[in-house]
Amino acid sequence: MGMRIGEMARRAGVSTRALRYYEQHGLISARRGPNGYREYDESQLALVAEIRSLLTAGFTLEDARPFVECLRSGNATGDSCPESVAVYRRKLAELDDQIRTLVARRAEVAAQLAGACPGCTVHVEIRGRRT
Amino acid sequence: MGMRIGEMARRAGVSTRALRYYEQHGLISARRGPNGYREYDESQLALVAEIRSLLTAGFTLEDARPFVECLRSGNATGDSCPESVAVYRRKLAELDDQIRTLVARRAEVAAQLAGACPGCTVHVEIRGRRT
DNA sequence: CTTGACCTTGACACTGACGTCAAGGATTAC
DNA sequence: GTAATCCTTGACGTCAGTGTCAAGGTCAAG
Repeated sequence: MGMRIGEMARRAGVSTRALRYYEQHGLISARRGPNGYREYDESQLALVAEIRSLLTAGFTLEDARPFVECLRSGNATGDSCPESVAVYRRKLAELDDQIRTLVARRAEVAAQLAGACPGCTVHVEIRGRRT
Repeated sequence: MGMRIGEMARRAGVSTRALRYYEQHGLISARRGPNGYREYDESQLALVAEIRSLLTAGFTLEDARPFVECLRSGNATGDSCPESVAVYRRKLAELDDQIRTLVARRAEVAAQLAGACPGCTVHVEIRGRRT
């Protein structure tokens, strides 16, 4: 019932380095065997899965913390807690900000390009709209 | 006709550190006085202005290089050279990529939020379209 | 007994554009 | 003369999440 870090890493699809890093930042934990080796159980696997899912979705490790704590406190999903939902909302606002910034920046660059290279008309497709 | 780094920095609106950094990376240059002090003339001021403009627009220092060289070779604007235009195009493609990524990510986060918090409908305004 | 696979902690490398401090020389103002 | 300000180079810190190496302990198979 206890796996060591190598197996955990394989099963979770992450590096052992990543697991130690998550632990160092208090997101996961592990018992220690008499030899000092980390021993993990299945529950930690779910936590790591949650972390990976969030990281690949653009969240930071800090963002992942409330989700992990939500899972640890017995909830079925990491986003069953208000703190997690708050992170969703904050992230959504951040994304909207970033998108607005990039869209504005794109317009500027396109304008510069048009000015520097008349005839270099640029077309782009964003959500079914031609620009 | 020659100003030192402090005055140059004030006039260009950048730090002396930034000027040394640009020089270190070969983007600007300066004569040296007998005491070892850098001495700048007006032409360098234009280069720094170009660099700042590009950096604040989201370009990297490397991106700025062709623009600076374009100016140095006597052109009225930094984007009068094909290399600069190529950078514009590449940047445009990068921005489109990033925007697409962020928009997709936003949709995922919004979906998660909707699932985790029914009734938390989120509205956003992107270019006159309500979502 | 030895090889080899696994584990441990610690610590440097990376990316970019600087900020900031250190230690020292030059210049200017009074 | 001396304090204040300016200049020089060099080098570490920042942010994030690892990759990677170092130096060593542990353990099962042969």
